[in-house]
Amino acid sequence: MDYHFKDIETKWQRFWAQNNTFKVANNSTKPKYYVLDMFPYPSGAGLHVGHPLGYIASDIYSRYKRSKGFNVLHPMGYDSFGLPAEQYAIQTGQHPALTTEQNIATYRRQMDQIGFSYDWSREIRTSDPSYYKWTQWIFMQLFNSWYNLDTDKAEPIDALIEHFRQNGSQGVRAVCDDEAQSFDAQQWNSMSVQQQQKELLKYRLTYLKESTVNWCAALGTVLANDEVKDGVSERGGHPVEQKKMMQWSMRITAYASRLLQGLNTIDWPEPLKEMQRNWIGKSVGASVLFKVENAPGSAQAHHTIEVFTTRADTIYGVSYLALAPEHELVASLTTPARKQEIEDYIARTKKKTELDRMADARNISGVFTGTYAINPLNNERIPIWVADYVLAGYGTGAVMAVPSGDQRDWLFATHFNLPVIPVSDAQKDLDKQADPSKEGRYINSGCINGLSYQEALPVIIQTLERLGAGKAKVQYRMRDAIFGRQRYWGEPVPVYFKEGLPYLIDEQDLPLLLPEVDKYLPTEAGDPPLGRATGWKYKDQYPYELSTMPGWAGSSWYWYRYMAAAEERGQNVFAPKEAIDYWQDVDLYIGGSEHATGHLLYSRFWNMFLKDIGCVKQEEPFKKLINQGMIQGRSNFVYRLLNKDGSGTNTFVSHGLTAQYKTAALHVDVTIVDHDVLDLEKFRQFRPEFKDAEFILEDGRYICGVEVEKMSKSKFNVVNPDHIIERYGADTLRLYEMFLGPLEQSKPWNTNGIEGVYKFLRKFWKLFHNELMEFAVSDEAPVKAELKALHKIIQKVQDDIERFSFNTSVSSFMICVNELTDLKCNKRAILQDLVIVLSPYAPHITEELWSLLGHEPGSLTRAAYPEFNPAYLVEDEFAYPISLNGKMKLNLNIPLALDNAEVENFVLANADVQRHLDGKTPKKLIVVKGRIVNIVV
RNA sequence: GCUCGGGUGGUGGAACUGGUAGACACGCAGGACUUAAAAUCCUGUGACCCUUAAAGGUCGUGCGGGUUCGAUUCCCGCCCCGAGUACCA
Repeated sequence: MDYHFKDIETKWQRFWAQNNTFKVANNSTKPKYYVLDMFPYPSGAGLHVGHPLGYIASDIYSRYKRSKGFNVLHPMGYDSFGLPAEQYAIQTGQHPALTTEQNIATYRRQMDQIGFSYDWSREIRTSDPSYYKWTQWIFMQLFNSWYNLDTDKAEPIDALIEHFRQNGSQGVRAVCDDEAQSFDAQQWNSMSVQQQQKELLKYRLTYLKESTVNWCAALGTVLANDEVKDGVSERGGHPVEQKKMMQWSMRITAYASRLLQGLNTIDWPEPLKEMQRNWIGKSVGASVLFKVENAPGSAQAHHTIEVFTTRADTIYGVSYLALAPEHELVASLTTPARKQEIEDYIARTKKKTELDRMADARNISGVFTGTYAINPLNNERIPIWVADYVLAGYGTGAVMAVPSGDQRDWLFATHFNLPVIPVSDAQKDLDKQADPSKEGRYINSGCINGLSYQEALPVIIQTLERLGAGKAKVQYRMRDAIFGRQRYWGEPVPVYFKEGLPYLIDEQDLPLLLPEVDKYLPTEAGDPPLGRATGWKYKDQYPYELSTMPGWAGSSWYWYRYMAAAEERGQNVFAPKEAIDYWQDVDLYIGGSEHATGHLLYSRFWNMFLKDIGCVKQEEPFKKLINQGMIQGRSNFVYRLLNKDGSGTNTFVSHGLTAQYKTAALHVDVTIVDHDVLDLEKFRQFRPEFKDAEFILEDGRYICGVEVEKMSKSKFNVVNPDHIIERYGADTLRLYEMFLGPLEQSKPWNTNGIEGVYKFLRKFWKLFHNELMEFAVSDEAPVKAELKALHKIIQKVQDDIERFSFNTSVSSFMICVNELTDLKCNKRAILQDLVIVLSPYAPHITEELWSLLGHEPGSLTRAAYPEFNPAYLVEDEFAYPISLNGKMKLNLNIPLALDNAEVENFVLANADVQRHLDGKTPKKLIVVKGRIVNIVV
């Protein structure tokens, strides 16, 4: 029979589903291996050819690991809460659960026809109550925990309460809000329950607090820092403004140092780790307190301004302090005479969006408050300014400005005529720019004059500590993550309010189900959509929290839910302890790098927390991670001829002729273009306005322009895998996506080479069939050349898969099949092993051939990877490249048994070599056995 | 600006520890089969020079240097493209 991929593929996909071929057990004598894909958000557009790239790679890896004797967990699910379904619901009134359900069905159908070996019995959906019950449960554990710096882990809040009851806040070293009070046991015990709860919120790992948030009016919700790009929302590109709001936050900063440390222990791409390091943004420096000189006429007394600096050694060079306009002390520090000016300035900066502020980076602005601070080391009076180059969100929102050492301070000082004080004899060109050099010896620097940087820093820190004016400090750029969204389609927060304070609902009342609402819009009062739910109260009296959880909540622990087998899902844990003990962590995680600072950071955070409270075993959830590159779209363009006035005509100019005309480029659907040649008939039908389109052709054809862009509907460059599978089959799609290039590299999609891959599969099929296309393999013993071809591929594929170089395997398969075709090999002994080696890449055709070879259907999944035998690759001769001064001249067959001296003689005795030498005497011969001979003349 | 990737034929890419640059595939050209087309098969295909041919030569992995018997691979300097990040004190 000929190679009918359609029959073969549907047959085996059905077989795998009916026989639960890929169902995996939680106990096994085999070693475990966990291969995870980043699960998709099921969008309405379905999968495009970019999505499966990583899934195919992980599937190949999973199938390969099974053949190597591992018990492989390879699951899939859906990150099914999210904005698009809700936006669609707002427009159409259709419940997001319904849209989500339909989209999932499409995704599932598309994934099934690619032949993935997922254990679908373990599927999860984050929007399913049986799943989000546990997302809510984890939230509750976070609420009930605080971070103890002495033990460096999260601990139960009850233990903290007990400590407060007995010793007050004395001796507690916790990660908490700055405004946490200090109190003794008696004070604590005499507080009202409300006061106590209020105080405890400052310690809980998830807490409600008035915070400055990124408010996106267009989306009607707050956004996390990683959801804001360039001052606009990542989704939709809407403007984002800073706003103070009561918000749920996650105290991820408690884990900053562990999150940073852990990066050194995991095998992730270096750029990705670097992104996380930058995001965490650790700076080692000092906090310094500057006393404020009592402003004349000001009733306020003894203010202190705390600054953070990484260069405490330059403190003698401070010529002013600068506060962020948002700094809380600004108002009280301003003298009456300056009040108006300062207020105007603050009003002006508030109006600027973050984007403007960035664009404005070069515009130096600031206002003097009229007040002075005292430098703790030399008691100099230094003016206090307000300047928008100081960010409220970093450090203390105040800086000590050292114009001689910091370029921003230098620019500011020069602009406002403030002094530039040199602090080191190594500083140069201070009239032109700042010099942050740490070389040289200190000058103008009191107690550290004459010292080097290394000597001076400890002296400064000690002096500051002795004076009570500062201490060494580590500062992180990362801030706590805002956890609430004012949206409908997300997990409800399991919290109710009593007298204005948040309390957890009872664990037995989980899951707290998402209520029905009449519309998916905010209420008239401006409350989130959940405010529309009628009678939605805890125990019918306490109002629930109206925000829902952000998109990353459900994805921050999902890999553990897969560990629970379908039968275990009803148990009262998110995954049975035995299952977690067995699977431990994810061995290989494949996904896009766009999740670098979102999902991948939050997941590590929740994982560390879950470990602290004893739910899971490992500090890090994902041992090895690979970023697959993005598959970009290849857009095609037509060029509309323009009139003199710039208006469009209905005539289109072929790409090569556009230089001669005035034209405008238009995206054209790539499905009506073949090898950049436009199908004119289909174009006329593409849109009614093109019905009478006319063309200016080159060589009788219309050639389209080309550009590589992100694959998206609006650019008409989306290629759906369904079409490829329809035309070539899933095995070809799988091989071709791998053949395209290295997995990590981004590349534009084009189908130019797909024919070659398809031809390869047909050639492979033909090895097993005679001229009449009847299945025919021989039981003859294989010859050396055949064994060599086989063992080359056994070794190659094994090496390739283990270093995730899938593209090179495909080429090697082609070489192998070409060789076997030339050898006219149809021997069972060879082909059978080749079937196993190819099966992770092309599972359908190999299953078919495996059963044609007489094996039990479906048993290919359990077949062991063939043992590589290097003996078959040993040659007794090698065609040495002979080079002259490093330039290859000819090949000589030389027995490998010869030693280097014998090889030299052999080479020099050769007539061709002598001809190339042309009478010259070789100075030296370099012989690298089995590699090369180089003659130096 | 900083950090991290990456620059190899007409195209996608290969070359694993410094050892035959361009494997494999696409495309293209020529040929076979065919009434014809598709499919299939065969041959050629980095550029340039020389030659009737056989053979041979020169250049060639972004650019300029260096180390080495030998460099796509290592080192120094520069250019270009992509990604991330950006007043982080």
